Amino acid sequence: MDYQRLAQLLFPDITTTPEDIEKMYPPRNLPEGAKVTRVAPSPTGFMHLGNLFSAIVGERLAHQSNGVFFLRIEDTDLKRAVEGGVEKIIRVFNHYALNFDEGATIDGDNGAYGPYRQRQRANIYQTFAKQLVERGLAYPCFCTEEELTEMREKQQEMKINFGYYGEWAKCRNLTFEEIEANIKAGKPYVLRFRSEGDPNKRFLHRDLVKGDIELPENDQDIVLLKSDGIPTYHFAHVIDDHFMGTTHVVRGEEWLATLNIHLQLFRTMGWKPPKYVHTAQLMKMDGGSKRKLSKRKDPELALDFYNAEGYPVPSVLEYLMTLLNSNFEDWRMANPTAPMNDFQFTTKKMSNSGSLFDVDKLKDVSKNTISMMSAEEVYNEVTTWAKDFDQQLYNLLTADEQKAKAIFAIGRGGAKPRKDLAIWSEVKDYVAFFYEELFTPATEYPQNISKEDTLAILNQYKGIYNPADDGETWFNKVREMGEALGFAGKPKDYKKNPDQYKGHVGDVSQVIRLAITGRTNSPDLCSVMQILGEETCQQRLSQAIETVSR
RNA sequence: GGCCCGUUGGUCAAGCGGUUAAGACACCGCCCUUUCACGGCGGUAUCGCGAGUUCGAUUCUCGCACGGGUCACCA
Repeated sequence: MDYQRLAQLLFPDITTTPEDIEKMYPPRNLPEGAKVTRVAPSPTGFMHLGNLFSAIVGERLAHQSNGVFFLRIEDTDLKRAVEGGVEKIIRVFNHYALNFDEGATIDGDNGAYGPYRQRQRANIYQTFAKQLVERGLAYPCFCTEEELTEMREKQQEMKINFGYYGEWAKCRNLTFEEIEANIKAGKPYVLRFRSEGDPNKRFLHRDLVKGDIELPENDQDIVLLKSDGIPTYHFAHVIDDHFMGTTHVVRGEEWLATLNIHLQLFRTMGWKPPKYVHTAQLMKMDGGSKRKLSKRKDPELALDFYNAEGYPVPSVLEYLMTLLNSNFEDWRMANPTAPMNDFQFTTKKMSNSGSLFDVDKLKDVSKNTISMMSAEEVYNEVTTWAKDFDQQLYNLLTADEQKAKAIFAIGRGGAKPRKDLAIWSEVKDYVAFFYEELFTPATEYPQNISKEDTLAILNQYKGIYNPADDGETWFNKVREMGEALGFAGKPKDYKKNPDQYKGHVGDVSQVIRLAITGRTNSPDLCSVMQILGEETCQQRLSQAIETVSR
């Protein structure tokens, strides 16, 4: 077989040479130890936790080493592409504060190693495909889909390995004349790699997460170029990451199975492969067992979900980091206010088995994260969220900014900040009683206090209430009033001699709380009343008296 | 079915030949407390199974079981 002639037949239009391409992509000029990583999603428009999960790894690796973090769009499969998909990807990564130094942008490219959309690199792939044909390492395959399924079925029956390899590779030994005739007849074909691997031979590979693993050599004649001349993932990955200078490939462990193909391709091309970081899958509990999070069944896989629920960006990032690096939590406890990026991320501390995604834990992390924010920050975050997801809340909060900030300031700061909020969608309920539009007056008052006493508390309190009182003065007044009505001034006294009292000061304040907030629990009542203002408080007290009287 | 990876409490996990087997979440109890939230203290609960190596295995080796992944002109 004259491979030169075959290459010319297959790629008559390819005039560039591998050398031309090499010249276009000089090695990067980076400091020693700088890592180049990338995120390479297909533009399906669906962004999920897994994307974020490994993107964080890539981002940290690159930016911790003064390297480069770039975005490449893997749009080799037209079927997966969705209108606006690229834009969405970029928007989401932006939202999660993962900033690319280089790569695809919404309307183009940024960087010297592009183009960063694989479809635009067709010529590059074909140049090397042609070279492989010339070397006798690639050949056209005219097998139809039907033929391939038939083959697979037969293999299944025979209980041997599936795939296109060895003697099953029918098109492997087509003569030049046969190929030429097929092409002239207009038969579609793919370009396959002629594998010389022997699966009985193993080789050792060192993965940065998985450690040393033994892999069998690949003997599959995998598809390099699809019938439309666009490469498969395998071929594109090898070429792109070589020319783009990727030093560390971060991807899900589902790629481990095809790693032997990629390594084989790198060797064949004579290129140094990157280091690989195969991250463990995120799992979820389903029935009694763990399983990979699924796009179809699990709404919590989509990043949109967290957005809509109002999980703050740093909360999600912090949580994922706790899964990513087991020592992150300890570090966080020792450095509660430090920026997350001060943490030294390392692949050495990455778990090599899939972790269950735990919403409870996420919420706990989020509570802590939010509790460290200032009232100002909370206000800004909440309103930004509400603008998109809760117009009513947005209007309420922004109508009186000072009031909203005062609400968020209750119990904030200090050594033991309140931790009421885990997600922004909880805010509405949390602040409801501060706003007439959302306030629900109580209809039930405590059973353990007589109607007369309840009314007495309410009426008397109405008289002594002074909006200017500070917390201590306020509480002393309530206590004195309660004592006069037969309630213990201290809960302990009541507990010691329950028969001597009608109840204790807590019961008294509970009645007031119910009147003011409509609920049995609330943040510091005095602060609440200060925010509500005299008029509203008096009005609610009157309203309560009416309710109880009925 | 072949191949690859994995297996410490309900969950995330530390551990790397000798430990009372950390810590966090969740759960339970107590304390603090005008409610709630916070905080403090304590508790329940873990090394998948079987061999082997060893004076000694959660740690090393080998089987088994179980879980996961993958075997496309998808990435």
